[in-house]
Amino acid sequence: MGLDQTQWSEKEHEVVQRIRKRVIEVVGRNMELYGVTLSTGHLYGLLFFADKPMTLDEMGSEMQMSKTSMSTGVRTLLDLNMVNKVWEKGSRKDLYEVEYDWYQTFTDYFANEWRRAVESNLQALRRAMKEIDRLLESPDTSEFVADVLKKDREKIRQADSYYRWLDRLIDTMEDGAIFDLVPREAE
Amino acid sequence: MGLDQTQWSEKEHEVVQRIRKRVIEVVGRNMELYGVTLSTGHLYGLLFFADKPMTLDEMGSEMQMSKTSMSTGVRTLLDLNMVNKVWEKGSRKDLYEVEYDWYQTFTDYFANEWRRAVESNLQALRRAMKEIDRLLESPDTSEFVADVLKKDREKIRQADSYYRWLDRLIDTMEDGAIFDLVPREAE
DNA sequence: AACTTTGTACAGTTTTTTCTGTACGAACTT
DNA sequence: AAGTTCGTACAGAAAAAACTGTACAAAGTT
Repeated sequence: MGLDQTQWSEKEHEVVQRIRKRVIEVVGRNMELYGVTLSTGHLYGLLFFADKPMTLDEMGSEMQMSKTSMSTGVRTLLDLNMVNKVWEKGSRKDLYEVEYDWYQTFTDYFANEWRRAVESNLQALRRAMKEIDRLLESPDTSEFVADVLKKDREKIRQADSYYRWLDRLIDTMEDGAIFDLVPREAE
Repeated sequence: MGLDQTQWSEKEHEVVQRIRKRVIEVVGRNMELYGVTLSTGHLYGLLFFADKPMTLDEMGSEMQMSKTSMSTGVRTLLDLNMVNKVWEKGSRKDLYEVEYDWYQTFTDYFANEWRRAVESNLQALRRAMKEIDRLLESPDTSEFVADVLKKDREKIRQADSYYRWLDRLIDTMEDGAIFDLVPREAE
């Protein structure tokens, strides 16, 4: 697994691999929560245990998959800030390693993915709210429709309130305040 | 959309639908973050604006999809606690309505989905850690392998620390303490 | 300048997921 | 008891996603 195998026997290698494989399996599977494929999750696991940054070719050979897949997998992980591109003198190839700070990984995920969703939802809700208000003020709007609109408006208002809260929660992730609220443990 | 259309004109209906549709579109799309299909997201949006609990048949007719799909979609949303089954006297059909408390929806999601992932990851990490310790104590383990194992162990220890933190964060969602830490707004 | 090596775009294939129609058991009605 | 109605299991069709091989541009080497 990216290790210089001349220094250890096949048997020793097997033992270490067995342990790693089980962890990779579980971690990879649960990474579907982050919206990544099982295979991308495995790729992450592979990089997690790699003792040095890996190239696309190395990953492909370890995963028994095409370099193209490694390329797209790595890009997905890069987009999620779960993997970093690493520069190494003398190598023409791109090298990648996992972001080992999982606290960072988690908060980045929220700061990016969830923020995007919250913003777009808020925007849609506000546009709708504005349009409803416009209709409610219009004399052409019948009493009956006005009642319907008011109900919709109230629902939207509640959703808006929730999203504002979520936005603030994401703020605490982004600026690290979450770690004051829910402290990391003493190491 | 589940409304008694005798009370309003086609034109009025159109206007309301146009507003709703745009919100449903966006909310549905962003629900992919919760790991649900776009169409299930739309179903949720439909129920969100419904002015009364809906039956599978009504959903199917609104969504122009089979009742079977509604059945599975609703079950997905039920599993996520995003939709509730509602009892209504005199109706033999099952009725469903969205959970309008989105704070609850969000925290439930974490309490369920993320907790499951955290627990299974923690278990896997701890098993691996135990096995590594066992090997490290064994006299058969070469110096070289021991070094590799120690590196793995340290990585696992860090991940374990992160998951314990995440577990505590999820606790705050589950018991509502998160709303003391990041308060809801005054309504 | 010709030749390698590297990463990725893209088209086509394979695999997976989603969706539908049929069938059937459960529960209610007559 | 026969007849409805309802929800869902299941098999197959349709759609979407993942994966691969080829091709090529960019950048380095000779």
